[in-house]
Amino acid sequence: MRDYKTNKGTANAAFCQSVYDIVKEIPAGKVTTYGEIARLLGQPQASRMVGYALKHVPETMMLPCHRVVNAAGRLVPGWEEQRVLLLQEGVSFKKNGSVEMMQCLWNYSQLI
DNA sequence: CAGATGACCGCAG
DNA sequence: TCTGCGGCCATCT
Repeated sequence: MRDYKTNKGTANAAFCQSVYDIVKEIPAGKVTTYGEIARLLGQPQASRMVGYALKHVPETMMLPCHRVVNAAGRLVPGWEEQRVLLLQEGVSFKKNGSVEMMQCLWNYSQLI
């Protein structure tokens, strides 16, 4: 009972803010994984929280959350539009519906 | 408080 | 790359 809300109210604001900041910097035609983002934040165990944060993110932020996929290259279940958005940006897809991570996976090495 | 859920990850086959 | 199993953690019921 309201004991699960002992924190500020929602998940660490700093964590969510960092996630938004990273996702916002992802270039078109590239994709990244939840674990990679969590790892960049120094919390590889919070991979699930990244997905949770993106699901609760307000659309007013207009974040390219469709460029974030899981480690298997699988897209968001129930969000068929994501595949179309990535396809329009030039992201390659497998015949089974997975993303060509080996080719489109983005990381800071390319940004530098 | 306990149990179940989920836009996940890593490992093994 | 795919499937199955266990583990992590905030949120929901």
